[in-house]
Amino acid sequence: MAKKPIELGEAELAVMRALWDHGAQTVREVMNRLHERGKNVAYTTVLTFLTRLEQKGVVASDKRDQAYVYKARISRQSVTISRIRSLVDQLYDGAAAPMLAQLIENERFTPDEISQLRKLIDDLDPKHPSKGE
Amino acid sequence: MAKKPIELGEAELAVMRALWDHGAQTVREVMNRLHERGKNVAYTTVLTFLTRLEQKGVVASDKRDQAYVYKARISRQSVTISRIRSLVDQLYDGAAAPMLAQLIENERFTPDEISQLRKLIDDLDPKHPSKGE
DNA sequence: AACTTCCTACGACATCGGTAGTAGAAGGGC
DNA sequence: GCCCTTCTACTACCGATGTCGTAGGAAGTT
Repeated sequence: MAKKPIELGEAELAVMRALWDHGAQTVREVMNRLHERGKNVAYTTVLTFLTRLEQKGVVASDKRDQAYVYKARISRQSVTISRIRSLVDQLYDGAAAPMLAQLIENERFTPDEISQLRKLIDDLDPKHPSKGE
Repeated sequence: MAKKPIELGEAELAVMRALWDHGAQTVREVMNRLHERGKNVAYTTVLTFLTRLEQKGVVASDKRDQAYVYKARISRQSVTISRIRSLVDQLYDGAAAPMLAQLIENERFTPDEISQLRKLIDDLDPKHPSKGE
């Protein structure tokens, strides 16, 4: 069977972000990160999230001193990939290229991003090795 | 105020797809599309979705003969963009490039798709005009 | 020991999304 | 007129998510 796609809500994702951005933390620390970002959630709310996330298997906890320290067990990348994947499947029948084309045409990119993008594309194409330089 | 991002669930999106792929349809037709795709939902379920989608303002209905005909009021593109944007905002603080890198590295593209993508990029970049033509 | 502070466990509650049953209107057939 | 089919309107229900409050333990302060 395929690995069940782990569903993460928006607020749960914000918690994951705190862990990705600042490493393993206690409930209180995560709460502070969220507050810094303008999410004024209650301590117990954060605790609930972390608990649920642990049940989902995406974070792990470790008792240290008085409090548990939580750390992410999945990467930001894996979440990105799975989100994109499901979007592509749902809206473009799995064909990523048309979707990417949409993005390229509609997003505003800085010149810098554009060259990065080109490099990425070039790396896919053996005929255009963007090596050297 | 900013336009509130319209939230569409997975099943709602499947309904939108039916409308995008096959144009304006009645409840029954949409249901048939979904069945064709393996989603065996009840007629009333589809009706509920369409009703809710209309309340959300993303579809419009039009009484024709006996039944209402529903049509999409937002494009597949706009949904794509808004989804990706929220993903980018949530996971990469709005920086699209790193996310695109993820996307590009993990999807498979045909040579043909690759050149099309390159062309799109070249069109964005004044320094690399995708030559005359 | 009493007080204060912080931590976790549990329970609660609202909203939303997915799913569907029932009821009642509307039209076609005989 | 009566029946069958089809449509829409309502209502309901469950699980997931977002958000907390309360209770009770552990630990540091005096």
